[in-house]
Amino acid sequence: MPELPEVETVCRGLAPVLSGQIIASVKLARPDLRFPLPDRFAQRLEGRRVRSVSRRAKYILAHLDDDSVLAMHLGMTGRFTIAAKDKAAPEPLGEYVYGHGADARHDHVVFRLKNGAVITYNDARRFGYMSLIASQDLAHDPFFANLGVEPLGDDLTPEYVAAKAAGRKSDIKAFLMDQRIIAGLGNIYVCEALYRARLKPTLPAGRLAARGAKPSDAARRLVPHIKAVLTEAILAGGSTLRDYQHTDGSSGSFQESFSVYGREGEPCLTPGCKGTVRRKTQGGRSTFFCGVCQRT
DNA sequence: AAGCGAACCTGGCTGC
DNA sequence: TGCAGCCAGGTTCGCT
Repeated sequence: MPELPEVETVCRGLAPVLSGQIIASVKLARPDLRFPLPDRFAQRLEGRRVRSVSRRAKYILAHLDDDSVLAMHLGMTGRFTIAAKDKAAPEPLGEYVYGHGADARHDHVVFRLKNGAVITYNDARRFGYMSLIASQDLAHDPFFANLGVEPLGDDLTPEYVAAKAAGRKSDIKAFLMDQRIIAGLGNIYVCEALYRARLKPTLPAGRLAARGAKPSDAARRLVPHIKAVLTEAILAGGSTLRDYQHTDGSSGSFQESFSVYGREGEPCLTPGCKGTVRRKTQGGRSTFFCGVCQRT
């Protein structure tokens, strides 16, 4: 599962393959993923040209020439693989090869492009989903209407965080994972950002706000760390754990840079800190943190 | 309204 | 080897 950096990486893999190309056919292995696919899904896509590919939160958006948007979410185990078996395919497709370890039983949607490229959506747990939305309705679509700010955009500021957090009693970790506040953070990068900011994951979210809902020191410390950890992860091509791979089957490397995630029992990496990384369950998810240097 | 837990679904790993 | 149990990157739903 892909959090923002992984989705961004997949998006960058798909963009050059899809952009400007015409969808020749769409084959569905089943009528639903997490939710039923839209009515006449395949027919509505066939013959459409993809204008561009972008990302919003953890969604990949393919903008089509009939002013509709194909929105795709990878859930926990969704992945795209790209094949360019057609000899006539343009050069840039050459580096992509189909089928790195994906179990074909979970190939649910296959897009064939007019130029011969084949893009396959594989999702073992089927928590992913796809939707077709008219461009002008995107902002009101249930999937998108309540999304919070992009963490790498200018809207994520200590002031924004403080205003949203003021008075909240829930854990700072749950607050940061709430897509209605910040759209794109997930379990890994919240753990990593809290570690970098030296913030205890169980801190009440309200501590991000000082008097008058102004940013606290914690909020001023946290926001730059959120942006930094996401930016670094994107540069590394995301993190590769279990089910996630790039569209070309290769791996991201940011998991090698995790400071706390998945490091239960190992020494804290903070210079001079004698702590050990601990794991606890918050909201049904594992939180990794150092109980010694993540104090306030 | 906010804040929990459960549910969705499958596979991989651990330990008896 | 077999099998039960636990764990997994996300999101929605329904009940306090």
